Amino acid sequence: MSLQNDLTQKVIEAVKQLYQVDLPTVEFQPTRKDFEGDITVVVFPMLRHVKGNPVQIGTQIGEYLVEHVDEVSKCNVVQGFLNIVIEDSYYLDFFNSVADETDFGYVKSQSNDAVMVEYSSPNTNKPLHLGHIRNNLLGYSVAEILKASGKKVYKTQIINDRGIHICKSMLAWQKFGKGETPESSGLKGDHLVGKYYVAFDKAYKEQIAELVESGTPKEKAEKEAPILLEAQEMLRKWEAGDEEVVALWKKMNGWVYDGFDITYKNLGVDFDTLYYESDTYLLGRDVVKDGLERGIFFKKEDGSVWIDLTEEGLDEKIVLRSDGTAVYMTQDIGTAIQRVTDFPDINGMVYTVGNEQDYHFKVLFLILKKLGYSWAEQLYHLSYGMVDLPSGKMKSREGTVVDADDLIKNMEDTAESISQELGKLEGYSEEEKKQLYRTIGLGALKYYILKVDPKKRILFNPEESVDFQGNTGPFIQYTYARIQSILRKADNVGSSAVETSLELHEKEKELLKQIQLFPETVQLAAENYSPALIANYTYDLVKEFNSFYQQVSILGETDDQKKNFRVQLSKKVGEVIQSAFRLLGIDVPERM
RNA sequence: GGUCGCGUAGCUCAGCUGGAUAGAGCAUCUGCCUUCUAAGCAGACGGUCGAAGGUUCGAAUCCUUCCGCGAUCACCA
Repeated sequence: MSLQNDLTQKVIEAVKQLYQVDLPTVEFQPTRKDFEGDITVVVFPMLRHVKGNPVQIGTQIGEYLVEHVDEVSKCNVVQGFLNIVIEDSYYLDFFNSVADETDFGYVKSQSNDAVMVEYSSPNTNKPLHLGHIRNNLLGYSVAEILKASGKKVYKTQIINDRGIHICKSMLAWQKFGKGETPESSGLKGDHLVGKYYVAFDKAYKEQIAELVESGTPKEKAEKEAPILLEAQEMLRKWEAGDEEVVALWKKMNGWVYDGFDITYKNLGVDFDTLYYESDTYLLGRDVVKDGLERGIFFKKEDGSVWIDLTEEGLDEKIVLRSDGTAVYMTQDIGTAIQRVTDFPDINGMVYTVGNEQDYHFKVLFLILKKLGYSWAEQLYHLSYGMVDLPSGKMKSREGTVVDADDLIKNMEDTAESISQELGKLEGYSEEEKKQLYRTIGLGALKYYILKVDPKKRILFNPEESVDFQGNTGPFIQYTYARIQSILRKADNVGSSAVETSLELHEKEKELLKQIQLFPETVQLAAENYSPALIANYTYDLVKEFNSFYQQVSILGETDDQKKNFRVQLSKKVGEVIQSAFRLLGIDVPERM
C-alpha cells in the first residue's frame, strides 16, 4: 500500500518535471499476468491533463521512475499501460517486516466505539435449519471481521420466546405429549418441541377440514378452529402471568435452549449477551409517546399512531395500535434504545436478518434517525438471500427443511468417508480422527455458504453433496496441512530474518504480493460486511501457494538461504490462512 | 401496481473506486505420484456478461427503458 503511495508521489513528480502539469491522481492496477511487471500505471486518465501520445508519455514517465525510484528496476509500456517491475529487495523487506508479526492483517489497537452484532435470533418453537446456519455463519463471521478491523464488538441475539407460535407447540405438547421429555424420548430438546409444533399444525388443519366439511366457509374455519382458539387463550394467560402456563413455557423453552446450545457449540458460534423478547416486547411505547409529542409521529382518528415517510419515498407506517399495544416495529425501536442504555459505548449495530425484512429495517433505521439518536447513523442491516431447496422454500410446519443438526452430521460423515478412502491418518487416535472429520466437514459447509455474496440466494440441493475439491474449505485446509507437514520436516526452522539480496522466484514474488494484500482485504471485508471477500482472498492465496509448491522445491533446495526463506514463506502463508479462516469461523487441521 | 434485490460458461460462483484478449471451481477430455501430503499441479473444451439504447478514449461495471426470477408493500411476528 505504501508502495503505491510512494509511486503516486513519484509519478506526479515525474509529470511535473516532464510536462509542468499537476496531476490530481494516479490510477494503478495490478499488472496482468501476461505482461512483465508488478504494478501498472494507467496512462489514459492523464491525457486530460497532458496532451500527447499515451505510449510516449508512459515511456517517459517510466524512464523517470527507473532513474529516481530505488524500488523500480525497469518499466515497459503496452498501449496506454505503464508496467513497472519492482525490485525483489522491496518484497523481501516487506517479508522481514511482517515475518514475526502475530495476527498479521488484524488491527491491534481497539477503537473506543463498539458495535453490536445481532444474529441467529430464532423462535423457540422449533429446531434450527439451514437458513439459520447461513444467518449464524454470516453474523459470527462479520463480528469477527469487525473485531479484526479494530472495532470492539458485542455479539448478541434476540430470542423470540413469546407469542402465538410458542403457545402452539406448548398446547400440542399438553394435548398429545403424554408427559414426554427430552430424557424420556431421547430427543434433543429443540427437536422435541419442534415435533409438537408440527403436531399442532396437523391437528389445526384437520379441524379446518372438518369444519369445512360441515359447511363452514374456509376463512371462517381458519379463524375458529378450536385448537387455534385454545392457543390464543393460552397466549392471553401467558401475558396475564398465569402460573401454570408460565411454568410450562419455562420448562419447554429450557428444553429448546439446551438443544440450541448444542447446535451453536457444534457450529462454533457464540454470543456475548442475550436479549429475550419476553423481556423486551413491552419496550418502545414510551418512546413512541414521546415522539408523538415532539411531532415525529401522528395520531389517527382511531387512536393508532403512525409515522409519515412519504417524503423519503416510503409510505405511512404504524408504530402503535389503536388499543395502545405495540407492533413489531415498536419493540425494535425500544430494544435498540435499550441496548445502547445497557452498553453505552455502542455506536452502531448490525442486524443479521434475511432480505425479506429489508423494508422493515429501512423504516426502523429512518425512525431512529428521526428520533435523533446519534448512533442511528451507524446501523446496518446485514441482509442475506434465502436458502432455497430445489423444491422451493423451506417450511418448518410442513417439514420441508434441512435440519441444522442433520446437515452438520452429514458433512462430518462425508468428511469421514473421504478421509478413510485416502487413508493418510495412521497414528491418529479415534478421538483425533473424529475431531478432524468435524473440522473438515464443517469447513466445507461454512466455506460453501460464506464464499457467496450475502445478497444472493443460495440454492441448496441436499441430493448433491457439498464439494470437497476445488474452491472449497477442505481444499484450503488441505493446503494448510501440507504446509504444517513441511514445517514438521524442516526440523530446524531457521531464523525468520531473510537476506534481502536473494533473487526471488516468480512464484515467490506472487505469493509475497498476495500476502501483502491481506490487511487491506480485512479492512475491505469489514467495510462491506462481507466474509465472501475473505473467502475469495484465501482461495487466491492458496492457489498461488499450491502452484509454488508444485514448481519449487522447498526442503530439497540446496542453498540454505533460499531454503530457509521458502520455509519461512510457507510458514507465513500458513499463518495467513489460519488468520483468514478464523474470520470465517473455520478451523485448520495439522494433518489431513 | 409501487419499492428493493438478483440475472456473467451446461452447473455453482469471482470480477475492487469504469481500463489491456471477461476469471475460478464442478462437470467432460489430456498429461503429472520411486522426490516436501494427487482433497494437489499443468493444460484443453466451454461466454452476443438477460435485451436494447445512452455517457466515455474505454462499459459486465455508470444512466434510461424493457424482459425474467425473488422479496416486500398487514392494527402478523
